[in-house]
Amino acid sequence: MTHPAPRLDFIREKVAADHASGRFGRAIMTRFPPEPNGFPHIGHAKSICLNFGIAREFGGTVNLRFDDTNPTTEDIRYVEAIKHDIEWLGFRWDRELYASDYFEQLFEIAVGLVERGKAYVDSETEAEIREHRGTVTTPGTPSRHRDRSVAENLDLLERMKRGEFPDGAHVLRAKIDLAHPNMIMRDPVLYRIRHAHHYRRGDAWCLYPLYDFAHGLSDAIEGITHSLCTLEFKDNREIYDWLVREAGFAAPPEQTEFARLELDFTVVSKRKLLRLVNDGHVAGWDDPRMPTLSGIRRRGVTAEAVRAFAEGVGVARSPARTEWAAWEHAVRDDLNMRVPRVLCVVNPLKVVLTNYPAGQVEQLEAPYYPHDVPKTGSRLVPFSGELYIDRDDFMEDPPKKFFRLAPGREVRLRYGYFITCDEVIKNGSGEVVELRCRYDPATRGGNAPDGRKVQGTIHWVSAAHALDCELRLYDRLFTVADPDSLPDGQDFLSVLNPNSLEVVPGAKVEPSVGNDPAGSRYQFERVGYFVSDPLDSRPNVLVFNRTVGLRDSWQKEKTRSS
RNA sequence: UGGCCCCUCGUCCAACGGCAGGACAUCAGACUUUGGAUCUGAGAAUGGUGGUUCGAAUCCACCGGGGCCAACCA
Repeated sequence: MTHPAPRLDFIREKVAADHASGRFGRAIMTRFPPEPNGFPHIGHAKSICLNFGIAREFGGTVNLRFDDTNPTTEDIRYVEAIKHDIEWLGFRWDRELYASDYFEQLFEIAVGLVERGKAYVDSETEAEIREHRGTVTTPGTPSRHRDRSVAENLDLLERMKRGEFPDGAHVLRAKIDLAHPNMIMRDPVLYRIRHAHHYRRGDAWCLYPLYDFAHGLSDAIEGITHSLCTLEFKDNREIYDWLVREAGFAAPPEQTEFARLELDFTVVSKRKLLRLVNDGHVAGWDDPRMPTLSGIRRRGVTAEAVRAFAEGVGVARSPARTEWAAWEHAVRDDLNMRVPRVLCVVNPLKVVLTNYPAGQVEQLEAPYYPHDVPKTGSRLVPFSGELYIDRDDFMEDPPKKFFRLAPGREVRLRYGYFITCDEVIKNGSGEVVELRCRYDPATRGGNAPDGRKVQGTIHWVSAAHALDCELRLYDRLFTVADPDSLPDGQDFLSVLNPNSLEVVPGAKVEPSVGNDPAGSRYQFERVGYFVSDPLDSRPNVLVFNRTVGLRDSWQKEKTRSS
């Protein structure tokens, strides 16, 4: 029995070739290198799946390395969140490492560079350095300190490390080429002085390496074989290669770039996500509208769905955004096979069954799963002469294709009886407040002995038995597909969706869910997938988050005809 | 504007000089005690112009479009 060869993406092809040829002389080793300055989001999930997946597939290992080189923006809180989210996603790392643990080794490499005339201490101001770097069309000009002697550079570097100078007094720069067409190569800054407390190294250092210096060298120190990153680091590869070569690493890691994951109607820039949190546009990093893994999780999405989505999007080199529908499909596809169906009425409309025996209550057996989901189980749902149905399921003057309840129409109550609407009761302002209906006792369970059919089946709850609950109906956070590219510098906050959260305080859910633990997932039949809020939902204060609505061809029909 | 990268159905990804395929989306139908799910079918693409070649989505050139780079961020 042979399996069709899985189609490899361009990165896996490369890894497979290197693995087969033994190019590195060591096992495949990848790494996931987050900076602990924010919560991981759906874009990180793609990178995590790639790096951890490749290590697993090729019998290699994967390092979780925090690129913690900027103490002023980083926090231990974020490293905990990152670790938690990776585990939640279903991956585990072989080694937990920190770039800050390499500070001593990195510094020795810097000293070596200085000794060989490949780096120098620059004492120009930040503004001067920027100005002297030139522009993309004009070459830069050398700093007046560029030709300091090795001895002077060494002395200065050592004193920088000892803390003799204030922030910004000096930096260490690589000595490459101020006229280089790649701006990254115009004598990049390697170290800056920061008298700041590091959450890991305390006050041991006041000299911190920059990304370009720390990242590639950290990869090389660890023996990484394949260093995978996103497209915007393409230009940085040149300094990466320059540094590992200068540092003398044999069989150094190879950097390969791929397009990051971007999703319609959301943003994945940590800067923007931080702003949403800090400015209070969302309730926090784990707000269910956020594309963070913690937000997605609280929204009710499973790790399996996130992985399926990340894998489904693919790995390529062309910058791309994925449609929202692809995301919703991954979420529904997973939940469909996983969660029990229960009944919940969003906007209750009272229905009185005029011919139902007064005071009678029946317990109707209702399966948790439909015929096409291979799971079993059922519960009893109370039925009585006073019910609630959803307001959307009744129209006084229905259009032709409306299959639900209307005056004189008969519908099936899911798992219950056929009912026919006889009378519509309105209040003083003409608003429908109650329906008087007749039920057919012969249709118990939902089938008519005489074989007659009904067009529609609607959900319902027994008024006396239903539990009150709050529904949080989440929708996309932005009103436009690409909040990252707005006309003439318009701020992304201006396209926030004001209706991204609708709180429905008075919904009615069947009593069977009353004691389920917080975090339980359901499909509310004909409405959508919901999860009881892990933080706010309690037995007598039920709160449900809408993970995603059901596909709705009636909605489609309505918009088509209007 | 200098350098680099990218461009295949509406969207995302394949096809690696030899029949342009899959997924999502869309449309039509079947089935249905969820207007859900499932099943069947359909429509839908190689940015443009030249060149190389028996043969080009694939190689080359130019044009067009998009992206990244001028933090002591990553």
